[in-house]
Amino acid sequence: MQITRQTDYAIRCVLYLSRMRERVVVVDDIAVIMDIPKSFLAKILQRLTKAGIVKSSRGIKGGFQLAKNPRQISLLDIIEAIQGPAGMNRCAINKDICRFSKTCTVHPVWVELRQKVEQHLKKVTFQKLIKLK
Amino acid sequence: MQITRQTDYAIRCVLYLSRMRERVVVVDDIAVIMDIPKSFLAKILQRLTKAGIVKSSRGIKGGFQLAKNPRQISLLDIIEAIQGPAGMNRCAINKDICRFSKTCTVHPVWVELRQKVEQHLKKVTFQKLIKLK
DNA sequence: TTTAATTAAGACAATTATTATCCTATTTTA
DNA sequence: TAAAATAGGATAATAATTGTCTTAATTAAA
Repeated sequence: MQITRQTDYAIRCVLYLSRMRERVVVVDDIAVIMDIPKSFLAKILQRLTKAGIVKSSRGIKGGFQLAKNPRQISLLDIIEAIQGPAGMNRCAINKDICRFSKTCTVHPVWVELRQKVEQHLKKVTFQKLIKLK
Repeated sequence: MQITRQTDYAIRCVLYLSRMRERVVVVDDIAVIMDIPKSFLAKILQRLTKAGIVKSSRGIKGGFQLAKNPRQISLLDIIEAIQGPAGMNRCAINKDICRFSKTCTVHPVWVELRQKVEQHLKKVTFQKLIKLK
């Protein structure tokens, strides 16, 4: 898959929250510090919340914090939360969109590749990302 | 990177030409048989020609044929001919587009992944693709 | 109990990328 | 010279991505 800007933002955001540990942070702060348009970030945080990666609280003293240990969050988790399944080709996600898929000798290549990429991204946790210099 | 429909068409097209061996085929035939919009395919063939993957001849008796042995053409060649460099994230192609890239701990991941994907796709030649059932 | 600060949700606008078409050269062979 | 083919450029149509705005709901504190 192509990593979109939205996913890049999401990664930056989780990176920031990972560094903040348990602390609750408001959208505004993340937006300013991580250079992300505020109302766009708000949308992204909604998705991350639904995916169980961050948790939100409303009202005064509200904001966002990680819902899990950074060790338990991988790059793949973020990508899937924002973009959905991580296939490089649509047919690696849903075979039926292509009328050649039954006999197509290329199709298995996309499937293998998807697996390879997913495996790789699953290993990259945010604990690793914040510890690396 | 995301494989676009255009690239899928290009692959289909080269697959067809590979099966045709040395024979010269006109755009119309490829378009009909491979289910690709004709004038779009014409554009795609121009790119494949510029990339040295197919060669064209004009006039009556003109058309397209492979410029190389299918053994020497890989999926990566087609992707690069149509979409350009094969990074999943823009920053894996050009570091400078991101103002965080100097200290970004995620950046190396995209670079590794790009290499991994390229290696994989380079190994898949059209000889293999037409021999597989 | 009211107010201020926060997120939630949905509609929509703007921008960019992709897909597709069409028209006019140019080339080549018969 | 005519017919059949590709080359190239302009442009239209569609879809995806990015971004904004407004209103509602929630919460803590004054």
